[in-house]
Amino acid sequence: MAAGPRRGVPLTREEIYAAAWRLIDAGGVEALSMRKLAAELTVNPMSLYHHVENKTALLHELCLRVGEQMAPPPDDGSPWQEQLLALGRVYRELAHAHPALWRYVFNHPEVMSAQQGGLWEALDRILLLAGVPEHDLRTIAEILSAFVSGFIVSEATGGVRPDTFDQATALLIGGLEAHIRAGRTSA
Amino acid sequence: MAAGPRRGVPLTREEIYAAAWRLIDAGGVEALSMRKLAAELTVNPMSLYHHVENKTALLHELCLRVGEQMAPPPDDGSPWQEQLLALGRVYRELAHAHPALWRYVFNHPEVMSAQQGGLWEALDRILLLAGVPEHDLRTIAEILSAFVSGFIVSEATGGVRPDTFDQATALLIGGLEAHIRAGRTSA
DNA sequence: ACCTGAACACCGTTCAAGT
DNA sequence: ACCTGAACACCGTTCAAGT
Repeated sequence: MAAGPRRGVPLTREEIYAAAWRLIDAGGVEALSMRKLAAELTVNPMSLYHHVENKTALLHELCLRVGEQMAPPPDDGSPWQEQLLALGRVYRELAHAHPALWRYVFNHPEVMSAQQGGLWEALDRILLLAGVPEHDLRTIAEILSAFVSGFIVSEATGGVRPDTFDQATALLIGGLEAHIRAGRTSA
Repeated sequence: MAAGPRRGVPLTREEIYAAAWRLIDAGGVEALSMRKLAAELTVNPMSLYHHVENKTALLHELCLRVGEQMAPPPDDGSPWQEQLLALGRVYRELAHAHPALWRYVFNHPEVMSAQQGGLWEALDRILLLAGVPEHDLRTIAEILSAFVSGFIVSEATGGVRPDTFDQATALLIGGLEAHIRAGRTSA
């Protein structure tokens, strides 16, 4: 009875992640339990612990994998405003593809920073291109990131009407332009 | 033994809310359990259900009570930019006083809209004063609200450096000014 | 009216035992 | 090496019984 209901087929990490994914996309992070996950795989709950440290490690790993799908667009020579909008859209599309997991990431910043490494470089590049002075580059980048990720979570939870993302981005770009102009005249 | 460990003193809703509050402020929403709450009140867990429908109703009510503490500043005749900043600060201070509960609210928009009724009127008033055309008043208000509440949650979870709130607000104000200017010239 | 204990259907996780 | 069952310490909630 050792092979049990799974007839000797060895359980793999990939299978586990895929099943966890399914559960989360269907019912949110709160629908994921180790026991349901095991049932989904027709396996004893305890077998999971041979492939995964624990539930939070599993969630963490899942978030990292989503993050890896993020491909920030390269510099195509277009104006910074367009590139910023394009970057925002990449971010947003991935979030909308996995809203439940994204909400989890937003509420667990230690995961967020590990997950979204690639975005920061792209954001910095675009802000420098826009003429943001280096001394507030980091602050501006953090502010924009907080605004945009907060907006996207709001979209996912229904706190904001659909199809307002471009307008929201336009507002930020307008603010950035004013900020840069002000920095230039005072220098 | 009916009076049990609480010696006949009748349990009140107020006591329950206060204790729940304490647990949440100490350890986050995830630290609140009906059983720990009962222990805190030296009462049988089941006694709580005589005063509260269930756990989510309790949380909901708690959120509404925090929201009621929000007093949007009245129109003092100062420029809209200052009034918008003042409004943001009121919102932010309350959120920082109860960060755990706020995170919960942000992730449960049905609670959010019930809780933050007073803010919307103030926001609408300020945006009209600023000259935002009525046809995008609602959209702009939603966008600003999503940005600001997202930023505040980011502050609470450590995703953004402290003392950047005024800078963040300035960015939004700059964007709004540009938006209004654009609307005026196109009209 | 208010409180209680026992019970049910869940959790995550540990540990000793099985193949 | 991989899997398992029994067990522990938790959850929220229902329900019949107590005062």
